Amino acid sequence: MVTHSSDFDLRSFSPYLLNMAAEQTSLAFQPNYKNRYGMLRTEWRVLFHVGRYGPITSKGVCARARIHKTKVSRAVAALEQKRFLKRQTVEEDRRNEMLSLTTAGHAAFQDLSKAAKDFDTKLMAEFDPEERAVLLRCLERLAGI
Amino acid sequence: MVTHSSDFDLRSFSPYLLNMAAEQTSLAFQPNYKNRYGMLRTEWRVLFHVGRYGPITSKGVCARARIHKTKVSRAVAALEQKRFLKRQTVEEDRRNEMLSLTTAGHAAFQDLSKAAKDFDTKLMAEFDPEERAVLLRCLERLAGI
DNA sequence: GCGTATTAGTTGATTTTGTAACTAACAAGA
DNA sequence: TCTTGTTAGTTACAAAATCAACTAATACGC
Repeated sequence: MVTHSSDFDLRSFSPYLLNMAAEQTSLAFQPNYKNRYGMLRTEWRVLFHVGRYGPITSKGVCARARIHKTKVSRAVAALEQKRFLKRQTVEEDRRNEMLSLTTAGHAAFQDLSKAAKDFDTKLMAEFDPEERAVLLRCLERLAGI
Repeated sequence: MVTHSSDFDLRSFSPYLLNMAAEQTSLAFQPNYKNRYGMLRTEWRVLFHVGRYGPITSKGVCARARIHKTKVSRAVAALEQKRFLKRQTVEEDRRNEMLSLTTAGHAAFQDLSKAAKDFDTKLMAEFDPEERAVLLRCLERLAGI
């Protein structure tokens, strides 16, 4: 019997599976930041990084979150406009801007962090501890973290 | 000690990890269909489904690949224009169009399937068989397959 | 048969992303 | 100090995704 490419199933192609899983879970979490705070995904990710690691520069967010600087720039502008975040130019080097959360931003950060934690717990409850450990380790490796 | 949300790290948030891993691996595979055949990701996915499960309708591709009909419609038009795919109206129900690959399309499909297979093998070589099995099972479940 | 509802697929308008070029601030050597 | 180079961040324009409205063909109840 000759093996030909039709034997190959996309369902076993990991980038495809990863995309499906990522899309599915992201979509399921989306209402939390979208409906309740009117944020986009990039905005929530930036908010998170500023809340968790701030005060931090845009460049710092880029590096940590691995988001391109143009996307971060726009997300910062949007978050600023929504009064979740404020910036302050660093006087020693006026090219840098320190980002930090406003009171409202911090509240959203706390709320969304909790939602994320809960969401993740629920998601991972489907698997037993060893599976979970393997999954996370594999994902970290594939993500290049 | 009080536990507060700052303890939460995005690196342990699975949707985030999944996105990073998906983005990373997809980007790494992209040159195969982009540079060599000038396809976009959706086009390659549609080509694959038509090659693997065709002749099939656009709607069939939507269902199998879980891609929205507008994206499929545009990908089909692009693949047709690039002479990788042809369509034929079904006379019994003229709303349906059966999609199938041209000779060039089939060649690209074979080639890309092999590339995908190889890519996946290399990617999965980093893990041992048990890990791989767990990873795939978890991903399938998360993807809702 | 006739009006209404569905279905397959397309198109157009809006939003979002990606790419590249740009500005402003600083650094460092001649 | 003047040129050249580098860095942080923004903006402009092109490519792509999303959403809603649309056309054409069929089905179904009357």
